[in-house]
Amino acid sequence: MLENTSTYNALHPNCQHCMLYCFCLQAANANKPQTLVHKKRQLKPKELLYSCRDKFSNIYAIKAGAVKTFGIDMEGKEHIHHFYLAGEMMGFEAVHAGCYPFSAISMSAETEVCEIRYEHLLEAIFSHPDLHRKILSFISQRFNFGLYVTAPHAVQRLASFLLELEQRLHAETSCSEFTLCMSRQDIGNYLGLATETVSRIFTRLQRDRIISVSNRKVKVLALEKLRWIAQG
Amino acid sequence: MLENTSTYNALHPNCQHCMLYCFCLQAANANKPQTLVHKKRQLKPKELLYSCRDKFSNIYAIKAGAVKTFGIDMEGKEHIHHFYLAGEMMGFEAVHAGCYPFSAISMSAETEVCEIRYEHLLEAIFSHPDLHRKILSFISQRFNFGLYVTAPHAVQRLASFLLELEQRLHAETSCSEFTLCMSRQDIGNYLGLATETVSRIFTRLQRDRIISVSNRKVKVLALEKLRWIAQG
DNA sequence: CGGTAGGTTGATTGAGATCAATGGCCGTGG
DNA sequence: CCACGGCCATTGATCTCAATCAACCTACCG
Repeated sequence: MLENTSTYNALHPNCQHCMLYCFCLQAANANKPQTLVHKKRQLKPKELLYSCRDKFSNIYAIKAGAVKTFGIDMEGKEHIHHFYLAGEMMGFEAVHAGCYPFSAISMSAETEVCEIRYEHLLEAIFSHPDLHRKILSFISQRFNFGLYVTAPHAVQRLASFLLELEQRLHAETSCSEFTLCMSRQDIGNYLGLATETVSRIFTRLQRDRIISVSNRKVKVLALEKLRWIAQG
Repeated sequence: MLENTSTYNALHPNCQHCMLYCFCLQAANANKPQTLVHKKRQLKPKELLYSCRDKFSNIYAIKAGAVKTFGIDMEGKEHIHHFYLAGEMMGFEAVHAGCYPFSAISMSAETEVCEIRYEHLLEAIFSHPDLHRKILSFISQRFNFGLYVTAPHAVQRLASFLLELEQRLHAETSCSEFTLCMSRQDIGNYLGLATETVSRIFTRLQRDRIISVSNRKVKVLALEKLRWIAQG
């Protein structure tokens, strides 16, 4: 039970972008036992957070790293549902059915998540109207992600994807450089494109001096052009 | 102010599938002034419910008919975001930004919506824990809609779309017959397909005795086959 | 070292976009 | 009443973009 530590370090730098930061900080300052975060989990790359059809009981806040949710179709092929990045929360899509509709695995060496019992979260919401607004706001934002996956051209999808990623990674550095946390195959899968197509488009965008790519390092060289491409 | 009638007829047959039914019924029985539904609106086909970028203040419950949300791109082409059917609620995607990210128009001759102030809804949620669960559950369900729009083959997308529609129209008749509330163009737009492709696939599915189509009337003849196709 | 996973590049193929023409339906107006 | 135009749907012909198949390269790891 020591895991549910009463001295949860809400001041960890990775927490600063978390939606629950204020809440945790408040609890920590008041020396209240931490009731919201049930436990923290450190995940190795490709380590499963939960499986498709597991009974739903937890929401997870990604403290560091990244997590992807996916399902396996009848032919054994993977279908990616969403990527969750540091500072985001995941698990809400399981509320309705009472079980997780997808499996979730870590995509990074330093993934760390805070496990939050959904029931506790509901209680917390009742005593913290602010938290309620924040959570609804966050959920609302999710509806506006990935709207480009049906764009008519592959390059539009990829450009939009990169722009969204850059936003969500809230590039502290403002220099428009970031590291993809997923493989080309994952990107293609998410965007409804073949791996080879993703690779070719990266090459083309680089040739045209719109981005530079080296492995998973991406740098946006011409933001406006990229936006233009994303729009078609 | 008579619009905010205190004798809102919660017993209207169209209300029975509404998420807020119990809540409204309760309020009606207690002879409480109806605080949740701010006003009701009757919409003609193609009548605008709200415009993209309008300030967000209302959630809408679709009492009858159907509504689509869409945006217009730089070339003037329409991009459909979602279809909302009778019994569903819409507007949550605007919470985060504080304005509607899409325009919403009626798709049916008998569209009727209940306008609910978001602030009132938040208040109501606080006094009705049940309502809170229901709303989060509904929002959660939304995340599981439209997951098929990146399926590799057009026929998979359309099959999945039809299956989802049939579910959501909660076919009272269980005879798997329903009426599409949208044009072929809307379907194609939503699924990332050309109108002609949608039409051709309908024809093929009919030829193969999997569905029968006549204008916007669709009847599922071979549910299992359709499911099989949807999976690939 | 060799093995494997991830990534790139080229050649070929195919599904669906696009272009074009036609027919049905409906509301409008002569 | 019918004629007309607009919208929607269907069908055919052609073209194009991205999938597929295949080879190769690189980095990483036991």
